[in-house]
Amino acid sequence: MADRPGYLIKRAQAVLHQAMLDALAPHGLTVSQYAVLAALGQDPGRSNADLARQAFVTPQSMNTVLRELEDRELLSRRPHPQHRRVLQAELTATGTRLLADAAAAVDLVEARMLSSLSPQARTELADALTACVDALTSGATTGSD
Amino acid sequence: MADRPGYLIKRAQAVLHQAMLDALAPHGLTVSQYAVLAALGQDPGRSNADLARQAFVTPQSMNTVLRELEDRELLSRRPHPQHRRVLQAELTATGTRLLADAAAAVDLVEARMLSSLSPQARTELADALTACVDALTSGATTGSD
DNA sequence: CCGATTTCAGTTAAACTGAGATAA
DNA sequence: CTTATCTCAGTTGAACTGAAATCG
Repeated sequence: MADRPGYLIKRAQAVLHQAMLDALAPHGLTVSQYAVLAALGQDPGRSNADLARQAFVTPQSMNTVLRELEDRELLSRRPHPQHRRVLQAELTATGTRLLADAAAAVDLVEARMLSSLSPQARTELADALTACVDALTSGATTGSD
Repeated sequence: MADRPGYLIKRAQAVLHQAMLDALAPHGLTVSQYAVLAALGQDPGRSNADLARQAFVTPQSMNTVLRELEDRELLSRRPHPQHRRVLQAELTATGTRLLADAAAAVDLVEARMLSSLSPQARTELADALTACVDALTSGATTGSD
């Protein structure tokens, strides 16, 4: 039972999440908050609805994270020039600095997780996980609908 | 970013969890409830504290799941003959039957998830995930302590 | 009026900590 | 007295649905 793929995926995710919590806690960030900062670091100007779609959560959930980060002045939001209802977010100087520190900590966790895998094994792991996701999302309906 | 192993593990777990929720819902079970029934099916007579340790949760959390399943008469508990404080759980006839049906549904989900992977790739996926878990749990301290 | 975005409010599932009673 | 187990109670983090206001 402890070697079934479903169990292993769940366990790996739980252990990784805890390791990231530990790594991010000194920087005052949760995993969700880090993910948002990282997304904005790569791609500034995204809106709440935009980020929510990317993270597969509701706009309400994402908004909670954004508001907290905005209150802490790690990011700022201003209306889109054409669509004033859309609020575009971007990192502040403080947010950019914090993201750099946090990303270094997260990279260490990831490196440790993969430390015993060869480059080829890492590629195969990523490919296999991608195939699993694709297989479960393609035929989204389980057959009952 | 979408090809980083951490992201892929999180995404695979989320998609798998949702697929299992969908598969188990017709049987009136959540993923946690199914996991407990499966553990008892394989190894009857385990106690609450025992099951909690196996699942890496607190006894209080596990007890909530057990109580619900006991109320629905899918399992029964009686005091251990020597240690009467310990309540040993085992499946009822109804619970055994429901577990068989639910397990079949879960097996289908797992088969679908792995459908595009060769037997060798499945073994390598399991080995790689095990290595990731081991690497993150061995040196539990990240280095700051 | 419609569609997308943002946000307020309440809810839920699943974990947690704290505290207390019981048994070996 | 100590330790492990079970359980009541309250809390938390992170998601959810529902509903409303705004903008194009």
